[in-house]
Amino acid sequence: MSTKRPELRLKASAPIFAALGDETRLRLVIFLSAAGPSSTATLTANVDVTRQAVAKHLRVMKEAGLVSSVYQGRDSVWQIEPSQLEEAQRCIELISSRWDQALDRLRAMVEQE
Amino acid sequence: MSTKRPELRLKASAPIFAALGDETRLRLVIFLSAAGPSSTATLTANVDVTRQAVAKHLRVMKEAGLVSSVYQGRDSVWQIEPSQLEEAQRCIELISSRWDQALDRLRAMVEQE
DNA sequence: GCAACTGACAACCATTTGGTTGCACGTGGA
DNA sequence: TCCACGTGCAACCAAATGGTTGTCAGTTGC
Repeated sequence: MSTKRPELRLKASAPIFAALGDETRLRLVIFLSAAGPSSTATLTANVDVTRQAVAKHLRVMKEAGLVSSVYQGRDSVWQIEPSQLEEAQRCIELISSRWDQALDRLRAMVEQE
Repeated sequence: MSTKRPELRLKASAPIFAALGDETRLRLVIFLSAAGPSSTATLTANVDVTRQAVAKHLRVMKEAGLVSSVYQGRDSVWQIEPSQLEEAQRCIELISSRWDQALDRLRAMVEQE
């Protein structure tokens, strides 16, 4: 089976969560999700940090695969990469479902005694 | 409507993502999800850092509301708090859905021209 | 062509973070 | 009762992080 070792996928998931785990970055993603593809300058206008700080955050998210960029003339346009969001979602679902199963087992053991 | 200002909820979501955004912590959550409620010592036996480091991570996750602990004799037993996982999930879903809408709008604009 | 705009890169700084060791305290079993 | 075990707290440290300012290079428009 291809999902034999969930650990490996989850290990890869940590950077995605980390990328979402900063308030400024989360705000950038929110803005991107509402406004669609946007340039660094546009994004900078919507948060209260410098252009350079925004660029750093975008790079972090790009490395996590959360966003991608294309050049349009002199400005780079950023957009969300939904596949990594789905990956994070799957990860959470896996944890939740396994947790439910674990509690069921626990309950069964208690009843058995 | 009660969901008027998603920004506020999303601001609160950042710590949850941050709590999941560390490999050791993610591993702890994975273990908890598979094994059910576990003591600090049991958790320590399943990662390769010291007990104190594990305790720190658990505290971080507790403050994010991801896990909770109860005392059972001399050891504290930890378990997952599913509500915060759901919160994170809702957050991701919101981003995804808004992103889809944004792309639809963009597509409509392009077609209109 | 030149000034204004946009972005990349580098240096630097303060704070946070992930980890360690050491110590003290409470609990439980022999 | 006493010793081993499990936990919490504090001090400490190196590395990463989030932010800044400054400088340089490529685009755009007047």
